[in-house]
Parts: sequence; structure tokens; C-alpha cells
Amino acid sequence: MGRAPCCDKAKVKRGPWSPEEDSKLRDYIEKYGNGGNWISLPLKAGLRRCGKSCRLRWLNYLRPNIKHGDFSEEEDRIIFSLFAAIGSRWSIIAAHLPGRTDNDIKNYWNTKLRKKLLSSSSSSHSSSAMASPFQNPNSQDVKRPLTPSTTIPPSVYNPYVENLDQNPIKSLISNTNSFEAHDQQIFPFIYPNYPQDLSLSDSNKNYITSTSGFLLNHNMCDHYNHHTSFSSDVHGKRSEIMPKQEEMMMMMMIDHHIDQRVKGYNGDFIQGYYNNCNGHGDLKQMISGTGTNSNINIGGSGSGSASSSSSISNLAENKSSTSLLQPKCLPYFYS
DNA sequence: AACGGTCTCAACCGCGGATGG
DNA sequence: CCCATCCGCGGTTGAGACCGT
Repeated sequence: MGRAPCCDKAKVKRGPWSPEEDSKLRDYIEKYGNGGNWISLPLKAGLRRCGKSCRLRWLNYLRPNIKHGDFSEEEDRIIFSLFAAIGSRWSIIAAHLPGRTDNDIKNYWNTKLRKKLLSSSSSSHSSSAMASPFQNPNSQDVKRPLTPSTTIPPSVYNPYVENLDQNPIKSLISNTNSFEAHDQQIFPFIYPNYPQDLSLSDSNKNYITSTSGFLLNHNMCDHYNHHTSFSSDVHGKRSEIMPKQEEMMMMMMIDHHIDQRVKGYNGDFIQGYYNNCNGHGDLKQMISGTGTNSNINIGGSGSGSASSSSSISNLAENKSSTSLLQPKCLPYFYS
């Protein structure tokens, strides 16, 4: 037996709200609130609407202090940052943007920001492609050598992920320490207003920025690990938890950030992920380059297998790479 | 001006979680 | 514990606006 409908659809009005309906709803809620019960509200307010519809109309449109209209660049950055960190948790993202609703942000992402990211990512080989919105205006463009990041408390790099210290992926990445990173290209994903957001002392700033090169990837990998039981148990079975679209965006972000600092990198992280999802390897191996099928390839174009496995560490040494994104990946990520 | 394709965004839908009897 | 009910969320839809030809 299916779930009972929340209201009798034959008796309620649907579609766009009229000014009169808006006025009735607004007046009622301003006088009495919703009484903790949206379902019974329409009857009391004299509206022929479903309670859920009333709730949505109030929250997304009639509620005071709702901000409509264009998003600022700062808001863009916050959305990108939080999306990178937590995915499509629109309500949480909305909580960071006063006056914006989750619906608004979701629509904005789907119609504008996603395209912005796609176009940025597709042209990421040009040096300034990602200057905005990914560049943090608050950071100084200073290269710092990376050091292992195991000393960073988890809460510093992702407030939404717990127990990152126990994450095996984290330590593997931390050992890959031969990168140099531009903080401004990384931190905005996590903290748009860094360093202001963190209110760090000078010493703490150094301590954190020295490892920031992989913070983004830490977050992403943890995100994957958390949501998809990432390693070998995915064997060809796509996660039902993480939507395809989100996977694509996350991988493109990772891809871009590798691309930013690895000369000759051509997108094989995405291929690696693809292969991983088909049971050819696992993410830890992919990142550390330790597995038989670590899928960051150099100079290879093997189909489904790593033709010349290497690691991000090797790529960081500016070894040339001519490998291409496998054609079979394209329908998967770009369909 | 007419037409067709694309984009936007308000609204809907269904699910999972929370809550209370 | 079970069940019913409600809430809140995220994905999807579709009408109208917009744009290019």
C-alpha cells in the first residue's frame, strides 16, 4: 500500500498563487503563526491549498527578509565552497546565506553556477580560467610547500565531517607532500572568507595554510568515503546516495585542482574514479599510487586498466603526461 | 512579426526522519 | 516497540519569459 497523500488533491487548488491567496496566508501567519501544524493551516486561513503548498509559499516567497534577485560574487563563492564540502545539502548552504532559500540556491546552482563551473573547468588549462569565483580575494598568492596535515583538527577543514582523523584516505594523501599550492585556489571551497572566517592567530594561519593544498581533496575524499563506502564495495554498482550530477561536479573540482598544479595532467583523476566505480581499484590506491590499478595514468590510454600506473606524487614532479580521458568516461560523466 | 528553442524559477512530488500517542 | 502523522528536504516539472533566427 502506498503512502497516504497529505491532502485531497481534488479539493485543493494547485499552481501559481494569486495575490489574494498570498495576502490571506501572510495575514494569517503574521497573526497566528502556523500553529505548529501546516496541514490544518489552510482550512483555518480560508485557503483552498495543501498545507505543504502553504509552507512552501511562506518559506520561499512570503516570509520577511527574503532576498530575491542576483547573487553576489561572495554568495557564489560561499555556494561553491559549501557545495564542494557537503554536496547538494541546500538547506545547510542556505543557512549560510541570510535571506536566501534553499529552493533559490538550488535553482541558482542548477541554472547558473553549474554552467559557470563547467565552463571554467573545461577551459581550466588557461591560466586565469578559474580566477573567479574560485579565487579567494582575502588570500595572498603565496606558494608554500605542503607538509603532512595530520595535525589539523578535523573541524578546521570541514565542519560537517566528523572523525576525519580516523579516515585512512587522509593519511594517504598527507604522505603525498611534494606539492606546492596556492591557498587562494583551495581555501575558498572550504572557507570563502578565509582567513577571516577562522579567526586564526598568525601562527595558526601558517600552520593551516602550509597544508592547504590538499584540504580540498581531503574533504572530497572524505565526502566520498562517507557517502559511498568508496573502496572496493562499489563494484560497478552506482551509489544511490550520491547523485550522478554531484559526482560529476565533485570530480571536476578535484580534476581542476590537480590540473592547476600538475603540468601535463589531463583529467585522469576522473578516469580513475570511473574505473574505481567499475571495480578496478579503490580510491586509496588511486590517490596513493600504491595499488595494482592506481588510476592516475601517465602516458597511457589503456581502456579500463591503468596502463602505466603512477601516483599524484609522480605527477607533481612535472613528469609529462599525454594520456587522455577515456572516451567511455564521457557518457558517464557528461550525459 | 512569427516561430521554435532555451532558460528560469515557483511549485510540486515523494521520500526519510522526527515525533507523539 | 509500532503506527500514524507531520515536517523538511532534495529532485523534478512545466508554464511563462526570454532570445535568436
